[in-house]
Amino acid sequence: MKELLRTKGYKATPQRELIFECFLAAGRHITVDELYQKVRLKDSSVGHSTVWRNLKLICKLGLAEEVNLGDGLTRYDRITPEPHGHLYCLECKKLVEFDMAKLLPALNETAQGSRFQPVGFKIEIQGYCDSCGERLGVTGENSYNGSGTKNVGKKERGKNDDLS
Amino acid sequence: MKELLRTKGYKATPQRELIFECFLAAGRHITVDELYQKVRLKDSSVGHSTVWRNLKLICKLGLAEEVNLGDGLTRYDRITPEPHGHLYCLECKKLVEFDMAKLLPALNETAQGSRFQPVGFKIEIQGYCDSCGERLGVTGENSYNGSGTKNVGKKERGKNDDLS
DNA sequence: TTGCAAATGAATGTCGTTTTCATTTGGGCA
DNA sequence: TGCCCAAATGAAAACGACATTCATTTGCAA
Ligand SMILES: [Mn+2]
Ligand SMILES: [Mn+2]
Ligand SMILES: [Zn+2]
Ligand SMILES: [Zn+2]
Repeated sequence: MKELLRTKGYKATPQRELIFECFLAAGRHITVDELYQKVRLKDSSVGHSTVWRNLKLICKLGLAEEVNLGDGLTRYDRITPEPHGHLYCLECKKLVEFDMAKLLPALNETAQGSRFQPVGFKIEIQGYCDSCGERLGVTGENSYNGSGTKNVGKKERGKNDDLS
Repeated sequence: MKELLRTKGYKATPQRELIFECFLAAGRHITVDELYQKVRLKDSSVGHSTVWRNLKLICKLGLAEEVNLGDGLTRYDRITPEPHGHLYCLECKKLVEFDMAKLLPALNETAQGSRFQPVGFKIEIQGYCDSCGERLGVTGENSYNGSGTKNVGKKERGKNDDLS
């Protein structure tokens, strides 16, 4: 790690090393605050902005990327050897990954059909996981949805005055 | 429109009718502020929060849905008869839609493979549009990308102190 | 060692979203 | 047609995540 940092021209500070270490050890889709908490278990003097900045650096170094599930929180996802998409359970908020290799040909074709030169693909499938679907009795045909999704699962900041 | 509103139990106020009208007349992917501006051309007394609340209502009524391109702005997209995905040009920020019907079988299969009951799909292809790709000399194989995308195009609020 | 650009951390700024609350008003009803 | 009141409105404020500022510290090349 020290290596990578120095060869890329960044200083290997103890805070930075700790943050990188905690990030790599943590699960996927971690938020700034979640990582901040983890880091502080090891060194409570590390600042929030340092964690934020280093998470940005981790992305810049190609080790992670930001993910937006539309819930108002930016999550940082470790880059995987193969591109993957996300399955998001609307009930329990569980996030499962899936390999999107099989979909790539069709996606590239789609892009070319619109004369677009694709660089990245983001696929999110919202629905219900096994247990939630069963518990809620979600049988089959729920589907359909305008542009293909709904921005459900937003963190519910509070109530709407009206339109409850 | 008055009909729909009343049958659903909502009052048909002039502001509400104007907002609905402007939204339906406007292009896709409009932001609260953009719609607010359009509305004020017709009635400058309408408040910002009223536009915001009615946009939420429009979604609740199933006429639109929120779209997050990861640029920190929520856009409201008219629901289309067939689900569609988005092609997003990283250079000029142009947003083009594509019919995702052809991809649905593979997507449903993917979901079932993880025992998920799909409800909605969100597909975003980031890359370069025809003209930008040409101008920038983006030939072909750029691709690959961890979970399938990058959160590029964020509105660049300023610079980063470091990690410029 | 020394010098200095890079990095850090606390505080502060930014800005889109959401709520509060006093006031107005749509529309069911007498 | 007037009344009444829950729903709706609008201005202002609250909220909260992201981002920056700046004084101070520190990695590390020379
Ligand atoms: Mn769209
Ligand atoms: Mn992931
Ligand atoms: Zn679930
Ligand atoms: Zn373009």
